Amino acid sequence: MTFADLGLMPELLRAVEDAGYSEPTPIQRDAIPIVLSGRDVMGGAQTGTGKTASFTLPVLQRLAPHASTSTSPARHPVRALILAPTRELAMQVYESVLTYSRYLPLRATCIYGGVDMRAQTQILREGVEIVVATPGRLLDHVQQRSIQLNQVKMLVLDEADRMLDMGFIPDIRRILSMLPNQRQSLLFSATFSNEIKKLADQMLNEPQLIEVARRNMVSETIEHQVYPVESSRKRDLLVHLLKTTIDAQVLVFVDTKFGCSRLTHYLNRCDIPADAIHGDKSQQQRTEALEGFKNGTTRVLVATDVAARGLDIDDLPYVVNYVLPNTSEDYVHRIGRTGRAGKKGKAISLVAPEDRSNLAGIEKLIKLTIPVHTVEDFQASGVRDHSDGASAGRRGRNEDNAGRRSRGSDDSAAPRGRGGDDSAAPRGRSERTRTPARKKSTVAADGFDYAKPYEASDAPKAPSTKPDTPSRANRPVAFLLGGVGRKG
DNA sequence: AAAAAAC
Repeated sequence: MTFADLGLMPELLRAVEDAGYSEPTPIQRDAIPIVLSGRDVMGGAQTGTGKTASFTLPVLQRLAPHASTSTSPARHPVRALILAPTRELAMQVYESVLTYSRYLPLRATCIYGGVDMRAQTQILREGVEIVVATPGRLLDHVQQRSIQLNQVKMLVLDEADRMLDMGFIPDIRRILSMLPNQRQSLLFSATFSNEIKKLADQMLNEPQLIEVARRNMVSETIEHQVYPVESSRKRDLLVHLLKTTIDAQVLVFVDTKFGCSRLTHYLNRCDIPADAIHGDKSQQQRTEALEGFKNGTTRVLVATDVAARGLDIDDLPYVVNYVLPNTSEDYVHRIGRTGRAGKKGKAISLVAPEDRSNLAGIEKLIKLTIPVHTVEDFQASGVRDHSDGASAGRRGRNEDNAGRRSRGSDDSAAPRGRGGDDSAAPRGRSERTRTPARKKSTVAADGFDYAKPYEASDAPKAPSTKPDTPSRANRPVAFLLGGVGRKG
Protein backbone atom coordinates (compact mmCIF):
# COMPACT_ATOMS: atom_id res chain seq x y z
CA MET A 1 0.00 0.00 0.00
CA THR A 2 1.36 3.39 -1.03
CA PHE A 3 0.06 6.95 -0.78
CA ALA A 4 -0.61 6.83 -4.52
CA ASP A 5 -2.98 3.90 -3.93
CA LEU A 6 -5.05 6.20 -1.72
CA GLY A 7 -5.87 8.43 -4.67
CA LEU A 8 -3.71 11.39 -3.71
CA MET A 9 -2.66 13.82 -6.45
CA PRO A 10 0.94 14.08 -7.71
CA GLU A 11 1.57 17.42 -5.98
CA LEU A 12 0.75 15.83 -2.62
CA LEU A 13 2.64 12.63 -3.37
CA ARG A 14 5.74 14.65 -4.06
CA ALA A 15 5.38 16.53 -0.79
CA VAL A 16 4.84 13.30 1.12
CA GLU A 17 7.93 11.83 -0.49
CA ASP A 18 9.95 14.96 0.34
CA ALA A 19 8.87 14.55 3.95
CA GLY A 20 10.33 11.04 3.91
CA TYR A 21 7.17 8.96 4.11
CA SER A 22 6.57 6.01 1.83
CA GLU A 23 3.81 3.99 3.43
CA PRO A 24 0.60 5.28 4.96
CA THR A 25 -0.22 4.42 8.57
CA PRO A 26 -3.47 2.55 9.25
CA ILE A 27 -5.44 5.68 10.10
CA GLN A 28 -4.14 7.37 6.95
CA ARG A 29 -4.98 4.35 4.83
CA ASP A 30 -8.54 4.26 6.16
CA ALA A 31 -9.30 7.97 6.53
CA ILE A 32 -7.80 9.55 3.41
CA PRO A 33 -10.08 7.88 0.81
CA ILE A 34 -13.18 8.60 2.88
CA VAL A 35 -12.30 12.24 3.46
CA LEU A 36 -11.60 12.53 -0.27
CA SER A 37 -15.08 11.14 -0.95
CA GLY A 38 -16.60 14.09 0.89
CA ARG A 39 -18.14 12.20 3.80
CA ASP A 40 -18.15 13.32 7.39
CA VAL A 41 -15.70 11.40 9.52
CA MET A 42 -15.15 10.60 13.15
CA GLY A 43 -11.62 9.31 13.25
CA GLY A 44 -10.04 7.53 16.16
CA ALA A 45 -6.51 6.21 16.25
CA GLN A 46 -3.85 5.79 18.87
CA THR A 47 -1.60 8.70 19.68
CA GLY A 48 1.48 9.00 17.51
CA THR A 49 0.09 7.18 14.48
CA GLY A 50 -0.18 9.99 11.97
CA LYS A 51 -3.65 11.43 12.49
CA THR A 52 -2.64 14.92 11.40
CA ALA A 53 -1.61 13.91 7.89
CA SER A 54 -4.74 11.77 7.62
CA PHE A 55 -6.78 14.97 7.46
CA THR A 56 -4.33 17.59 6.14
CA LEU A 57 -3.58 15.61 2.97
CA PRO A 58 -7.18 15.03 1.83
CA VAL A 59 -8.22 18.55 2.90
CA LEU A 60 -5.53 19.96 0.61
CA GLN A 61 -6.64 17.75 -2.25
CA ARG A 62 -10.28 18.74 -1.84
CA LEU A 63 -9.25 22.39 -1.98
CA ALA A 64 -6.80 22.00 -4.85
CA PRO A 65 -9.39 22.72 -7.59
CA HIS A 66 -9.89 26.12 -5.97
CA ALA A 67 -6.19 26.96 -5.82
CA SER A 68 -5.40 30.28 -7.47
CA THR A 69 -2.35 32.37 -8.10
CA SER A 70 -4.49 35.49 -8.21
CA THR A 71 -3.57 38.19 -5.70
CA SER A 72 -7.18 39.23 -5.22
CA PRO A 73 -8.42 38.46 -1.69
CA ALA A 74 -11.81 37.61 -3.20
CA ARG A 75 -10.18 34.64 -4.92
CA HIS A 76 -8.95 33.28 -1.59
CA PRO A 77 -11.93 32.77 0.73
CA VAL A 78 -11.49 30.60 3.80
CA ARG A 79 -12.59 27.15 2.61
CA ALA A 80 -11.16 24.95 5.35
CA LEU A 81 -11.08 25.63 9.08
CA ILE A 82 -9.01 23.45 11.40
CA LEU A 83 -9.46 23.99 15.14
CA ALA A 84 -7.12 22.81 17.88
CA PRO A 85 -7.27 23.13 21.69
CA THR A 86 -3.84 24.68 22.30
CA ARG A 87 -1.72 27.23 20.49
CA GLU A 88 1.25 24.91 20.22
CA LEU A 89 -0.87 22.18 18.68
CA ALA A 90 -2.40 24.62 16.22
CA MET A 91 1.10 25.63 15.18
CA GLN A 92 2.12 22.00 14.74
CA VAL A 93 -0.91 21.24 12.57
CA TYR A 94 -0.20 24.38 10.54
CA GLU A 95 3.33 23.14 9.93
CA SER A 96 1.88 19.91 8.57
CA VAL A 97 -0.36 21.91 6.23
CA LEU A 98 2.67 23.89 5.03
CA THR A 99 4.71 20.74 4.51
CA TYR A 100 2.12 19.08 2.32
CA SER A 101 0.90 22.16 0.43
CA ARG A 102 4.31 23.17 -0.90
CA TYR A 103 3.50 22.21 -4.49
CA LEU A 104 0.01 23.70 -4.50
CA PRO A 105 -0.90 27.41 -4.79
CA LEU A 106 -3.07 27.25 -1.68
CA ARG A 107 -2.70 29.79 1.10
CA ALA A 108 -2.78 28.86 4.77
CA THR A 109 -2.24 30.62 8.08
CA CYS A 110 -2.31 29.95 11.80
CA ILE A 111 -4.38 32.08 14.16
CA TYR A 112 -3.91 31.95 17.94
CA GLY A 113 -3.79 34.17 21.00
CA GLY A 114 -0.92 35.52 23.05
CA VAL A 115 0.71 37.27 20.11
CA ASP A 116 0.08 40.54 18.32
CA MET A 117 -3.05 40.49 16.19
CA ARG A 118 -1.90 42.85 13.46
CA ALA A 119 0.24 40.44 11.46
CA GLN A 120 -2.56 37.88 11.60
CA THR A 121 -5.10 40.46 10.47
CA GLN A 122 -2.93 41.46 7.52
CA ILE A 123 -2.62 37.87 6.30
CA LEU A 124 -6.34 37.22 6.72
CA ARG A 125 -7.16 40.37 4.74
CA GLU A 126 -5.01 39.17 1.85
CA GLY A 127 -7.02 35.96 1.78
CA VAL A 128 -6.27 32.35 2.78
CA GLU A 129 -7.97 29.09 1.87
CA ILE A 130 -6.94 27.26 5.03
CA VAL A 131 -7.03 28.58 8.58
CA VAL A 132 -5.66 26.62 11.51
CA ALA A 133 -6.78 28.27 14.73
CA THR A 134 -7.50 28.16 18.41
CA PRO A 135 -11.11 29.18 19.10
CA GLY A 136 -10.69 32.35 21.16
CA ARG A 137 -8.47 34.32 18.82
CA LEU A 138 -10.48 33.16 15.81
CA LEU A 139 -13.63 34.63 17.35
CA ASP A 140 -11.69 37.79 18.10
CA HIS A 141 -10.87 38.13 14.39
CA VAL A 142 -14.48 37.37 13.50
CA GLN A 143 -15.62 40.25 15.72
CA GLN A 144 -13.07 42.53 14.15
CA ARG A 145 -14.37 41.52 10.75
CA SER A 146 -10.95 40.41 9.58
CA ILE A 147 -12.24 36.95 8.70
CA GLN A 148 -15.43 35.55 7.19
CA LEU A 149 -16.44 31.96 7.73
CA ASN A 150 -19.42 31.71 5.40
CA GLN A 151 -17.41 30.00 2.67
CA VAL A 152 -16.01 27.26 4.89
CA LYS A 153 -16.78 23.90 3.30
CA MET A 154 -14.51 21.78 5.48
CA LEU A 155 -14.27 21.84 9.27
CA VAL A 156 -11.76 19.81 11.24
CA LEU A 157 -11.76 19.47 15.00
CA ASP A 158 -8.40 18.10 16.06
CA GLU A 159 -8.52 16.57 19.54
CA ALA A 160 -12.26 16.64 18.97
CA ASP A 161 -13.29 15.35 22.37
CA ARG A 162 -11.41 18.19 24.05
CA MET A 163 -12.95 20.71 21.69
CA LEU A 164 -16.40 19.47 22.67
CA ASP A 165 -15.93 19.46 26.42
CA MET A 166 -17.28 21.99 28.86
CA GLY A 167 -14.58 24.59 28.57
CA PHE A 168 -14.61 24.84 24.79
CA ILE A 169 -18.19 24.14 23.77
CA PRO A 170 -19.54 27.72 23.93
CA ASP A 171 -16.82 28.96 21.56
CA ILE A 172 -17.26 25.97 19.27
CA ARG A 173 -20.99 26.52 19.22
CA ARG A 174 -20.52 30.12 18.15
CA ILE A 175 -18.07 29.17 15.44
CA LEU A 176 -20.36 26.40 14.14
CA SER A 177 -23.21 28.90 13.89
CA MET A 178 -21.20 30.95 11.38
CA LEU A 179 -20.40 28.05 9.05
CA PRO A 180 -22.56 26.97 6.12
CA ASN A 181 -24.69 23.91 6.85
CA GLN A 182 -23.48 22.41 3.61
CA ARG A 183 -20.04 21.36 4.66
CA GLN A 184 -17.85 18.40 5.47
CA SER A 185 -16.97 17.92 9.11
CA LEU A 186 -14.06 15.84 10.37
CA LEU A 187 -13.51 14.95 14.02
CA PHE A 188 -10.27 13.35 15.11
CA SER A 189 -8.99 12.19 18.49
CA ALA A 190 -7.29 9.29 20.20
CA THR A 191 -10.07 9.23 22.78
CA PHE A 192 -13.82 9.65 22.83
CA SER A 193 -15.83 9.21 25.99
CA ASN A 194 -19.32 7.85 25.35
CA GLU A 195 -20.98 11.13 26.22
CA ILE A 196 -18.72 13.21 24.01
CA LYS A 197 -19.13 10.72 21.21
CA LYS A 198 -22.90 11.13 21.30
CA LEU A 199 -22.47 14.88 21.27
CA ALA A 200 -20.10 14.63 18.32
CA ASP A 201 -22.64 12.55 16.41
CA GLN A 202 -25.04 15.47 16.62
CA MET A 203 -22.82 17.73 14.58
CA LEU A 204 -22.03 15.17 11.90
CA ASN A 205 -24.04 14.12 8.87
CA GLU A 206 -24.10 10.35 8.40
CA PRO A 207 -20.57 10.10 9.69
CA GLN A 208 -18.22 7.31 8.84
CA LEU A 209 -16.55 6.05 11.99
CA ILE A 210 -12.94 5.17 11.36
CA GLU A 211 -11.14 3.33 14.09
CA VAL A 212 -7.97 1.47 13.40
CA ALA A 213 -7.69 0.33 16.97
CA ARG A 214 -10.36 0.41 19.57
CA ARG A 215 -11.10 3.71 21.10
CA ASN A 216 -9.00 4.86 24.04
CA MET A 217 -6.19 2.42 23.31
CA VAL A 218 -2.58 3.05 24.18
CA SER A 219 0.50 2.06 22.24
CA GLU A 220 1.88 -1.42 22.89
CA THR A 221 5.35 0.09 22.81
CA ILE A 222 4.77 1.99 26.04
CA GLU A 223 5.70 0.41 29.36
CA HIS A 224 3.50 1.68 32.17
CA GLN A 225 4.71 1.85 35.76
CA VAL A 226 3.08 2.93 38.99
CA TYR A 227 5.07 4.12 41.99
CA PRO A 228 2.90 4.26 45.10
CA VAL A 229 4.07 7.23 47.20
CA GLU A 230 2.65 9.66 49.72
CA SER A 231 2.02 13.09 48.23
CA SER A 232 4.48 14.67 50.63
CA ARG A 233 7.27 12.39 49.38
CA LYS A 234 6.63 12.80 45.67
CA ARG A 235 9.13 15.52 44.97
CA ASP A 236 11.94 13.61 46.63
CA LEU A 237 10.99 10.41 44.84
CA LEU A 238 11.01 12.29 41.55
CA VAL A 239 14.46 13.70 42.27
CA HIS A 240 15.62 10.19 43.16
CA LEU A 241 14.23 8.75 39.93
CA LEU A 242 15.71 11.57 37.86
CA LYS A 243 19.13 10.86 39.37
CA THR A 244 18.92 7.08 38.97
CA THR A 245 16.42 5.33 36.73
CA ILE A 246 15.17 8.11 34.45
CA ASP A 247 18.32 8.51 32.42
CA ALA A 248 17.02 10.53 29.47
CA GLN A 249 14.59 13.21 28.38
CA VAL A 250 11.37 13.37 30.33
CA LEU A 251 8.08 15.27 30.28
CA VAL A 252 6.63 15.65 33.79
CA PHE A 253 2.91 16.38 34.12
CA VAL A 254 1.45 18.22 37.10
CA ASP A 255 -2.10 19.32 37.87
CA THR A 256 -1.83 23.07 38.34
CA LYS A 257 0.09 26.01 36.93
CA PHE A 258 1.33 26.89 40.41
CA GLY A 259 2.43 23.34 41.03
CA CYS A 260 4.23 23.43 37.71
CA SER A 261 6.30 26.45 38.68
CA ARG A 262 6.89 25.16 42.20
CA LEU A 263 8.15 21.75 41.07
CA THR A 264 10.35 23.31 38.40
CA HIS A 265 12.01 25.54 40.98
CA TYR A 266 12.47 22.62 43.34
CA LEU A 267 14.18 20.53 40.67
CA ASN A 268 16.46 23.41 39.79
CA ARG A 269 17.36 23.81 43.48
CA CYS A 270 18.27 20.11 43.44
CA ASP A 271 20.67 20.71 40.55
CA ILE A 272 18.33 19.17 38.02
CA PRO A 273 17.91 21.71 35.22
CA ALA A 274 14.26 21.85 34.29
CA ASP A 275 12.01 24.16 32.31
CA ALA A 276 8.27 24.74 32.66
CA ILE A 277 5.36 25.22 30.28
CA HIS A 278 1.85 26.28 31.33
CA GLY A 279 -0.88 28.68 30.39
CA ASP A 280 0.23 31.56 32.61
CA LYS A 281 3.58 31.85 30.83
CA SER A 282 3.95 34.30 28.01
CA GLN A 283 3.52 32.86 24.56
CA GLN A 284 7.19 33.53 23.92
CA GLN A 285 8.16 31.56 27.03
CA ARG A 286 5.84 28.73 26.00
CA THR A 287 7.22 28.59 22.48
CA GLU A 288 10.79 28.68 23.72
CA ALA A 289 10.17 26.01 26.36
CA LEU A 290 8.67 23.65 23.79
CA GLU A 291 11.37 24.42 21.25
CA GLY A 292 14.13 23.76 23.79
CA PHE A 293 12.50 20.46 24.67
CA LYS A 294 11.93 19.41 21.07
CA ASN A 295 15.52 20.12 20.10
CA GLY A 296 16.88 18.30 23.13
CA THR A 297 18.39 21.27 24.97
CA THR A 298 16.00 20.76 27.87
CA ARG A 299 16.13 17.38 29.54
CA VAL A 300 13.27 17.88 31.99
CA LEU A 301 10.14 19.78 31.04
CA VAL A 302 7.45 20.22 33.69
CA ALA A 303 4.04 20.84 32.15
CA THR A 304 0.35 21.24 32.83
CA ASP A 305 -2.11 19.58 30.50
CA VAL A 306 -1.36 22.32 27.99
CA ALA A 307 1.20 19.80 26.73
CA ALA A 308 -0.99 16.72 27.16
CA ARG A 309 -2.43 16.50 23.68
CA GLY A 310 -1.12 16.11 20.21
CA LEU A 311 2.38 17.47 20.61
CA ASP A 312 4.84 15.48 18.56
CA ILE A 313 8.21 15.28 20.28
CA ASP A 314 10.71 13.06 18.52
CA ASP A 315 11.98 10.09 20.50
CA LEU A 316 10.71 11.17 23.89
CA PRO A 317 11.58 8.17 26.09
CA TYR A 318 9.82 9.11 29.35
CA VAL A 319 6.61 10.66 30.55
CA VAL A 320 6.00 11.10 34.27
CA ASN A 321 2.61 11.71 35.81
CA TYR A 322 3.70 13.55 38.94
CA VAL A 323 -0.01 13.86 39.59
CA LEU A 324 -2.54 11.65 37.81
CA PRO A 325 -4.69 13.52 35.30
CA ASN A 326 -8.24 14.51 36.11
CA THR A 327 -9.82 12.26 33.53
CA SER A 328 -8.75 8.84 32.37
CA GLU A 329 -8.76 10.03 28.75
CA ASP A 330 -6.10 12.58 29.64
CA TYR A 331 -3.85 9.74 30.80
CA VAL A 332 -4.03 8.28 27.29
CA HIS A 333 -3.10 11.64 25.78
CA ARG A 334 -0.31 12.50 28.24
CA ILE A 335 1.51 9.20 27.92
CA GLY A 336 0.95 9.38 24.15
CA ARG A 337 3.77 11.96 24.02
CA THR A 338 6.09 8.95 24.28
CA GLY A 339 6.06 5.70 22.34
CA ARG A 340 5.24 7.50 19.09
CA ALA A 341 5.70 6.08 15.60
CA GLY A 342 6.50 2.62 16.94
CA LYS A 343 9.26 3.81 19.29
CA LYS A 344 9.53 2.60 22.85
CA GLY A 345 8.55 4.71 25.82
CA LYS A 346 8.00 4.57 29.55
CA ALA A 347 5.04 6.09 31.34
CA ILE A 348 5.70 6.47 35.06
CA SER A 349 2.94 7.54 37.42
CA LEU A 350 3.48 8.64 41.01
CA VAL A 351 0.29 7.58 42.74
CA ALA A 352 -0.75 8.65 46.22
CA PRO A 353 -3.19 6.53 48.24
CA GLU A 354 -5.96 9.09 47.70
CA ASP A 355 -5.58 8.61 43.92
CA ARG A 356 -6.47 4.93 44.13
CA SER A 357 -9.86 5.19 42.46
CA ASN A 358 -8.42 7.50 39.83
CA LEU A 359 -5.82 4.85 38.99
CA ALA A 360 -8.51 2.19 38.83
CA GLY A 361 -10.44 4.32 36.33
CA ILE A 362 -7.38 4.70 34.13
CA GLU A 363 -6.67 0.97 34.20
CA LYS A 364 -10.26 0.25 33.28
CA LEU A 365 -10.15 2.62 30.34
CA ILE A 366 -6.89 1.34 28.88
CA LYS A 367 -7.70 -2.26 29.86
CA LEU A 368 -4.37 -2.85 31.52
CA THR A 369 -3.26 -3.43 35.05
CA ILE A 370 -0.19 -1.32 35.53
CA PRO A 371 2.67 -3.02 37.37
CA VAL A 372 3.62 -1.48 40.69
CA HIS A 373 7.22 -0.52 41.34
CA THR A 374 8.71 0.64 44.57
CA VAL A 375 11.79 2.45 45.76
CA GLU A 376 12.94 1.81 49.28
CA ASP A 377 11.81 4.47 51.76
CA PHE A 378 9.36 5.99 49.26
CA GLN A 379 6.51 3.48 49.28
CA ALA A 380 2.94 4.15 50.21
CA SER A 381 0.25 1.54 50.76
CA GLY A 382 -3.34 1.29 49.61
CA VAL A 383 -2.82 2.40 46.05
CA ARG A 384 -4.21 -0.77 44.53
CA ASP A 385 -7.62 -1.99 45.59
CA HIS A 386 -6.99 -5.63 46.45
CA SER A 387 -10.43 -6.31 47.78
CA ASP A 388 -11.97 -6.05 44.34
CA GLY A 389 -10.13 -7.83 41.58
CA ALA A 390 -12.59 -6.53 39.00
CA SER A 391 -12.03 -2.91 39.84
CA ALA A 392 -9.52 -2.52 37.05
CA GLY A 393 -11.39 -4.64 34.56
CA ARG A 394 -9.75 -7.79 33.34
CA ARG A 395 -6.25 -8.24 34.66
CA GLY A 396 -3.76 -7.15 32.05
CA ARG A 397 -1.18 -9.60 33.37
CA ASN A 398 -1.31 -13.32 33.71
CA GLU A 399 -2.54 -15.11 36.78
CA ASP A 400 0.95 -15.81 38.03
CA ASN A 401 1.77 -12.16 38.13
CA ALA A 402 -1.59 -11.11 39.46
CA GLY A 403 -1.32 -13.68 42.21
CA ARG A 404 2.12 -12.60 43.18
CA ARG A 405 1.03 -9.01 43.20
CA SER A 406 -1.95 -9.61 45.42
CA ARG A 407 -0.08 -11.49 48.11
CA GLY A 408 3.20 -9.69 47.63
CA SER A 409 4.40 -6.49 49.13
CA ASP A 410 4.33 -4.28 46.05
CA ASP A 411 2.25 -1.67 47.70
CA SER A 412 3.01 -2.54 51.28
CA ALA A 413 4.61 0.08 53.46
CA ALA A 414 7.19 -2.45 54.58
CA PRO A 415 10.56 -1.90 52.92
CA ARG A 416 11.26 -4.57 50.37
CA GLY A 417 14.43 -6.20 49.28
CA ARG A 418 17.89 -4.88 49.78
CA GLY A 419 18.62 -1.24 49.49
CA GLY A 420 19.08 -0.48 45.84
CA ASP A 421 18.14 2.42 43.69
CA ASP A 422 15.08 0.49 42.71
CA SER A 423 14.38 -2.42 45.00
CA ALA A 424 11.59 -3.59 42.70
CA ALA A 425 14.04 -4.22 39.92
CA PRO A 426 14.11 -8.04 39.92
CA ARG A 427 10.37 -8.41 39.69
CA GLY A 428 10.09 -5.30 37.54
CA ARG A 429 12.31 -6.91 34.97
CA SER A 430 10.27 -10.08 34.86
CA GLU A 431 7.12 -8.05 34.42
CA ARG A 432 8.63 -5.96 31.72
CA THR A 433 9.21 -8.99 29.56
CA ARG A 434 5.54 -9.87 29.44
CA THR A 435 3.17 -8.41 26.91
CA PRO A 436 -0.07 -7.22 28.48
CA ALA A 437 -3.10 -9.28 27.49
CA ARG A 438 -6.09 -7.53 26.04
CA LYS A 439 -9.71 -8.45 25.66
CA LYS A 440 -10.37 -10.43 22.53
CA SER A 441 -14.01 -9.51 22.06
CA THR A 442 -14.74 -6.74 19.63
CA VAL A 443 -17.47 -5.55 21.96
CA ALA A 444 -15.84 -3.02 24.25
CA ALA A 445 -16.74 -2.23 27.82
CA ASP A 446 -18.86 0.64 26.56
CA GLY A 447 -21.09 -1.77 24.67
CA PHE A 448 -19.91 -0.66 21.25
CA ASP A 449 -18.95 -3.39 18.78
CA TYR A 450 -15.88 -2.15 17.00
CA ALA A 451 -15.96 -4.87 14.37
CA LYS A 452 -19.23 -3.63 12.95
CA PRO A 453 -19.45 -0.76 10.47
CA TYR A 454 -20.58 2.30 12.32
CA GLU A 455 -24.14 3.59 12.39
CA ALA A 456 -25.12 6.47 14.60
CA SER A 457 -27.91 4.31 16.01
CA ASP A 458 -25.28 1.88 17.29
CA ALA A 459 -24.35 4.28 20.03
CA PRO A 460 -25.24 2.58 23.27
CA LYS A 461 -28.49 4.01 24.62
CA ALA A 462 -27.82 3.15 28.21
CA PRO A 463 -24.26 2.11 28.93
CA SER A 464 -24.22 -0.98 31.11
CA THR A 465 -21.09 0.24 32.81
CA LYS A 466 -20.73 3.39 34.79
CA PRO A 467 -19.81 6.30 32.50
CA ASP A 468 -16.27 7.57 32.89
CA THR A 469 -17.55 11.07 33.41
CA PRO A 470 -20.49 12.04 35.54
CA SER A 471 -23.64 12.44 33.46
CA ARG A 472 -24.37 15.65 35.33
CA ALA A 473 -21.42 17.27 33.57
CA ASN A 474 -22.67 16.31 30.15
CA ARG A 475 -26.28 17.35 30.14
CA PRO A 476 -25.58 21.08 29.79
CA VAL A 477 -23.10 20.31 27.02
CA ALA A 478 -25.68 18.50 24.92
CA PHE A 479 -28.05 21.37 25.58
CA LEU A 480 -25.52 23.92 24.39
CA LEU A 481 -24.88 22.13 21.15
CA GLY A 482 -28.55 21.52 20.48
CA GLY A 483 -29.86 23.54 17.56
CA VAL A 484 -26.57 24.31 15.91
CA GLY A 485 -25.79 20.87 14.57
CA ARG A 486 -27.07 19.87 11.18
CA LYS A 487 -29.26 17.23 12.70
CA GLY A 488 -30.16 19.07 15.85
C1' DA B 1 -12.18 20.09 40.03
C1' DA B 2 -7.88 22.11 37.00
C1' DA B 3 -6.52 23.53 32.52
C1' DA B 4 -7.19 25.46 28.09
C1' DA B 5 -8.79 29.32 25.07
C1' DA B 6 -9.30 36.57 23.60
C1' DC B 7 -8.30 41.25 25.01
